[in-house]
Amino acid sequence: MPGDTELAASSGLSRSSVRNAIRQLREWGLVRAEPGRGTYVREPRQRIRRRTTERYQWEKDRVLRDEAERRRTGGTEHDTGLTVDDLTFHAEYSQVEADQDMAAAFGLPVGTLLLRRTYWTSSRHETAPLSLSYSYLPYDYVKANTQLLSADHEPWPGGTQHQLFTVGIELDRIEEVVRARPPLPDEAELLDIEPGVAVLDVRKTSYDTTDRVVEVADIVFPGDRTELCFTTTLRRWHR
Amino acid sequence: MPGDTELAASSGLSRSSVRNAIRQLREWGLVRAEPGRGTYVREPRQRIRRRTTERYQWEKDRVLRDEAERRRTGGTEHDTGLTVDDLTFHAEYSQVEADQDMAAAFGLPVGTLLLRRTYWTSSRHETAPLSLSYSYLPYDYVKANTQLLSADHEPWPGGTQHQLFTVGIELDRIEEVVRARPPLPDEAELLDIEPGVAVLDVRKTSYDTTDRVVEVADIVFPGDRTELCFTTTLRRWHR
DNA sequence: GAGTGGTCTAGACCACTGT
DNA sequence: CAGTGGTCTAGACCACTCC
Repeated sequence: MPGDTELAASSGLSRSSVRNAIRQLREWGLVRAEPGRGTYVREPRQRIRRRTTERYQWEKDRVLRDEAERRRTGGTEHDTGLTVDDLTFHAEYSQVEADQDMAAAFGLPVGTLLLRRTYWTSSRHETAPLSLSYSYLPYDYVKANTQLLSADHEPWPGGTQHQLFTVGIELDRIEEVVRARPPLPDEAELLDIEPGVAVLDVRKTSYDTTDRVVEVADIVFPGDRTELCFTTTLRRWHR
Repeated sequence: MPGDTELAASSGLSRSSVRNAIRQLREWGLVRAEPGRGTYVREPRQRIRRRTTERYQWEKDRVLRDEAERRRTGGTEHDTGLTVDDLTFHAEYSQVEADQDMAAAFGLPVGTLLLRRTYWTSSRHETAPLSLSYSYLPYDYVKANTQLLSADHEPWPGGTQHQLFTVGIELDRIEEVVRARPPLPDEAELLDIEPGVAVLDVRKTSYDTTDRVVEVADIVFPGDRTELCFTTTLRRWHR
């Protein structure tokens, strides 16, 4: 795209006005500005459609399969249709104490020890991650399996549901709360979105079969290239 | 809040810089600017949580109840906990021909006659609607019941699922695709959000028990005060 | 009429990129 | 080095609201 000084000259507007107009294009994710280089029209990016409802059931069914099969594909591949080789995966583990927000989410006291896991998954063709994920598990629930306590075994074949299975936990349901908000500065950088492009922020809460909250995750998606898909199946009236 | 000229003077910054800073506050929905009057800190608004999964099953169950009971509450009340008296309801009906997008969504030819219904629902305490909804039904599917063809009978006790019931349609499932995007200028005005605050845009597709798409709706929510809540219930491993 | 937010101009300096 | 986008200043006019 022509530089803003050039556009200002050719349009007869001031540079500020031109920059203001360009800002609108950026908010729609149509154009990317790279300091020192120029402003570029974005490839009309395919929105990644994340099929949440089916994904979780699929993950659960997969838990009982053997490891070779679990290893073949992960959740993100299931969503995107990409193969394992197309994806870069990054995981980081740490331990934190529950703040007020997390304590309330788990229904546990403030200060409870939590395992905090940070994930990001990227397509090898795009530099920016498809999502950032911050997952929390109460340390006590998972400490019985020491392999769950460090990132050494990531990506874990079968995902979180299988990890929980190894410590005797079966999920009953998953609640997801979807919000839209402007990105924090570091999120904007990690996800490679222009400031002004919103993110989709999903608070995912997993309940086990005893109705206990066993995982809380905050997942952040770039708003300009993500679609979240939910299916509600209704009970029949008569049979 | 102090006016921008006053802030500029007291902070030693230029007015442009101050206005730029204020713009950030607006993107977070923390502050509202009213031309000619001033800039005001927003009441920390309760986010409306829309419990989608439960709502649709609840609506379906309600279809078979008698009219008095159906009349008592609607879907929005179910979500928000507000009573019928707290809500203002607006409906508008028209007929349109399916454009390419709608034709694809229904799997019908371009030009098929559709009933287009525009809804907005507001809380009586806030001027701005909680959501804008554009619902489309193939005219042929509903023409058997002439009461469905005009807005005279809105709000219809029992909602869309009951309307469809009157022409022999039972829903099997509802798919919802959630996106975030900047508001169009008229949406920003209707929803009373600052430009820069994203909207949540839900494309809702309803399938009947013969796997036919019978309703497509686009629902727009203000991103700074809406939460969409979805529950995925998983099948048990053993019983 | 005074003050507000919205819009615009003209010009400046900076850090960064490419060659 | 020249050119880019990012940031900032100082000043202008407008439509609007409120008194």
